[in-house]
Amino acid sequence: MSAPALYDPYRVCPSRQLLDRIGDRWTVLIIGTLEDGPLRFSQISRLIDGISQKMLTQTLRSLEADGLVVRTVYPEVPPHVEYELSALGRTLLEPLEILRAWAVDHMDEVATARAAALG
Amino acid sequence: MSAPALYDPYRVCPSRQLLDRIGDRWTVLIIGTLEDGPLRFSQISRLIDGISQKMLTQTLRSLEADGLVVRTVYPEVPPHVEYELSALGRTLLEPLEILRAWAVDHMDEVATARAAALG
DNA sequence: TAACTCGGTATCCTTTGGGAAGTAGGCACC
DNA sequence: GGTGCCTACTTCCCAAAGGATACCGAGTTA
Repeated sequence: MSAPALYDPYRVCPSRQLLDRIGDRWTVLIIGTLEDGPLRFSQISRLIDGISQKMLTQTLRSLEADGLVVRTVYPEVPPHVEYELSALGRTLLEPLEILRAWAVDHMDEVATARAAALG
Repeated sequence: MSAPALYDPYRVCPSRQLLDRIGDRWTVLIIGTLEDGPLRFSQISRLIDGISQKMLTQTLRSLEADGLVVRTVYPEVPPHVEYELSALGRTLLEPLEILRAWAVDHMDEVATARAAALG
């Protein structure tokens, strides 16, 4: 910890709040789906296994409030809403891609360790 | 990975489970504190603002089960337990450091957006 | 003998999250 | 003209996760 006293992620401060946000169960996955361009609500919902409509709405709303995602409503019937990453949101893609790559690379080791721990 | 059909983080599969684990509120912070070497339970507890004993115990236990952290008990009184990153756990440091750097670099922008959203 | 040490459990209670169902509102079909 | 369909939510209710607090064991110190 080359520890900045002002911006210490381990303490209550803006950067810690930001880590808490990213540490959200769905945030990483939602941002990942938006990597290749804007998607509609129902498309994101279909892409991510197990997310409820409620949590998708809720997470998208706070991503919008944080300026990471842009929400565009097309006044049509039936409703048409698109979500896409803002410039700021796109800066998150690389760190998350690295994390995703780590997960894919090492999941076998973790699965083995987990199985051994149960035995 | 050229086989997204098999190892798709957005679907139920080992890599998704792993992202869920990393996406845990405390995992990232705990691993970060262990960056510079082994720490005792109470040291980690003091370093991370707001973590309860229960969650620290619980998270450390599953990190141990996943082979990311090694738990060493010294049979002394009062109890002495040390936690340190395994080789596998240390491979997570770089991805997490990148994430932490992103959080520190961009928190001002997010704070601004959040304030604007409230106004 | 009482208090202090550390790394936890046990208990209770609040907060959060998920599933299912309801809402809006204009359009197509019968 | 009434019924049903479309999407993007919203609401309700219950289960699960999480936080606060109390308590523990056992040797060592006051």
